[in-house]
Amino acid sequence: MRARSTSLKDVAEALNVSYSLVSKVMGGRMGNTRARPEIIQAIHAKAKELDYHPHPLASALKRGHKGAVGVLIHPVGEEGSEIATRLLRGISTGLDTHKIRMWLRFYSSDEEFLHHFDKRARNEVDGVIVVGIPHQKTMEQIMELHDNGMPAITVFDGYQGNTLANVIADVKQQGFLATEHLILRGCRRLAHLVTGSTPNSNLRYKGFLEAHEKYGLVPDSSLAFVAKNYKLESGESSARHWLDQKSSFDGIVAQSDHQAIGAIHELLRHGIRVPDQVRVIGVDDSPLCQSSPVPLSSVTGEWTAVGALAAEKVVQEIIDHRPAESRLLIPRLIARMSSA
Amino acid sequence: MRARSTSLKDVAEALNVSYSLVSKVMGGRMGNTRARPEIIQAIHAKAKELDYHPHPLASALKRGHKGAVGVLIHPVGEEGSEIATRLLRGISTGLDTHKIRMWLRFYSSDEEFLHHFDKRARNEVDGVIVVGIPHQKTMEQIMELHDNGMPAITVFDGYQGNTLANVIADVKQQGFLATEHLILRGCRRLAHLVTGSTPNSNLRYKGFLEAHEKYGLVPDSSLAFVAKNYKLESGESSARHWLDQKSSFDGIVAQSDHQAIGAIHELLRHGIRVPDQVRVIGVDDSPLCQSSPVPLSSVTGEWTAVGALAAEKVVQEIIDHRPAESRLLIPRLIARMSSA
DNA sequence: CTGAAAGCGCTTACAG
DNA sequence: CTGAAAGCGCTTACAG
Repeated sequence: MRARSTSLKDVAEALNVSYSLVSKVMGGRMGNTRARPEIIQAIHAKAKELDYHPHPLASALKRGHKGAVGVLIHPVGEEGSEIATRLLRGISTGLDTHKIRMWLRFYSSDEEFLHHFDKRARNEVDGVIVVGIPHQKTMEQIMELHDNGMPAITVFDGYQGNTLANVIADVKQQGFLATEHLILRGCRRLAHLVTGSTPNSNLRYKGFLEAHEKYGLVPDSSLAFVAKNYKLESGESSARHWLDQKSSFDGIVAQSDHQAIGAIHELLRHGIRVPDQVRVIGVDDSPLCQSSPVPLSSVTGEWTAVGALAAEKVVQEIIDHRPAESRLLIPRLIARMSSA
Repeated sequence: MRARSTSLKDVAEALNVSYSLVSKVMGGRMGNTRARPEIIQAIHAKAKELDYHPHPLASALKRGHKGAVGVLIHPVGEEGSEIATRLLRGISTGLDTHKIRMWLRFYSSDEEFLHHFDKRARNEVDGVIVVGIPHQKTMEQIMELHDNGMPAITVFDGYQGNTLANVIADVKQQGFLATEHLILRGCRRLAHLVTGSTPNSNLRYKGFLEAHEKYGLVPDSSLAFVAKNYKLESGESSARHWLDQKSSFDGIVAQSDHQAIGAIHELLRHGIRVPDQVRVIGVDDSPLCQSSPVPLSSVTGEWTAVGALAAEKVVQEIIDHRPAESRLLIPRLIARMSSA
């Protein structure tokens, strides 16, 4: 067995002071207490010498906390985008600052969410970060929890409400940046994908329109393709469609990297050169961009930063007891060969 | 604020028994205690009624545990393979069974490992799962920790030692399965990648040889290509090499999905049809397989199962105080278009 | 200015 | 067969 690690008592005894004093000094919570500077110095020195670190459970217990934040992740985005990993990277860093542990669970449906986040689970966390898609029941659950005082931050793609604090990249800005980039590269006839009636897709499309407006261009509505989803196949279909129509176009603004890569595959199959004849850009800057036949330009989802900020905000709700506010992060453009 | 959740005392008072009895009954740890069945019934019933769940911190504190397992992840495999997500999925499920939380950190070098897993960190966990590559210093650290009684399980690709319990898919078997599959599809001249002198690569190559042996075939050593790494570019180079040499080959056994896809890109550029003229297979069954120009066959790394088992094993070490044993998991073949 | 004491919610050796 | 009591390592209102 490993030796018991050093406790408050150990350093108190070594210094012949009460361990309550040590606790106050170490915690920086002196209250009306005003110890002599030399004592404070000595305590800090001894603590360092004995390698004292407060027991994470004991303080949480005393404070009435559970010492953990629930992180419920829906596989947002397509597989291969590494969104979950990036988010978790941010979240784990953010939580660590406050010495809070993670209670991690993956869910893929309303039912699974309810199943995973049952009463027992709720009893084990001080707050929750929910990553995913705002499905009906899941939303209701979270709202109810939040109303009952459970700190909750959402990371919802395209969440429009404002009851819950939501952290996400600015989707409209993604559309704007991607479009502007191709325009600046010289594209004048941009084909673009719209994905069903998802709020995100609509926002990105809005950014697409705004970019055109800024440069005094008018998009050709016949170059819009309504895709079923964000998958590769949708990109292939779109390219096939435009080629079948014999449409003339010099760029493609996709709604995901998968769509963009699907489109590239199809273009290449028809002997059309990327980026020489058609420039292509995706969304998310997923690792896929680099394994595309032509390395793909993209705009970021800023997932690591989103994760870190979400963590910061739950902790804030937990400590301050007041609701956090939503926040949109600014995406960045990553230019690669496909738009060169 | 949310209401305090129900405690042992609440159910004890409601039943007019001591809360120590309730603790014993709920924990199933009766020791020499043998309460009347009706009391036991009543306690269970009341606990259910009041929705009692033991406070996770309190019991861990009492037991001298930290209630958390450290999970240190190195981005094994290439980005886009979603290995981290898959592992975490398994680990989180495994740990939850025992109500243990996660202390998660990502590291990408020996230095970062040491930095993240410093004394403070060690003080916060009951054990550790280390995922990555067995670098010198990292290994030494883990060994030393383990020697000092810290439960530790590694998930090391190609770890050969036996001091630490390692959980991983059977790499040789991956090579065997992939090769056998192509042979059964009719391939007789298999080109293959060997990746530097990494132990994994050597093991997979061994599987490659064994599959040939089983079917009475002799591999053509001129069809071996030594790749720098597991990336896409290596696959492209390999295909270019074979084509330049005017080698005749009807299949490619890669050491990663990225390599396989790189090879496919290159073949297609030269107008060679996959799978009609050349069949291709990768390793890891990453999401990339589905975004390949031709959907890629692969063998699994069983990462979710690996994660679950690793979790199971740390917990076992924590509870039983005896070292766990290494374990190899059997990979599965996933056949797609590229080998049809 | 400093410390003794109560208590967070449990577990378990011990007494009855 | 059951319960009172001590204690895990902290924090903090309270007394001196």
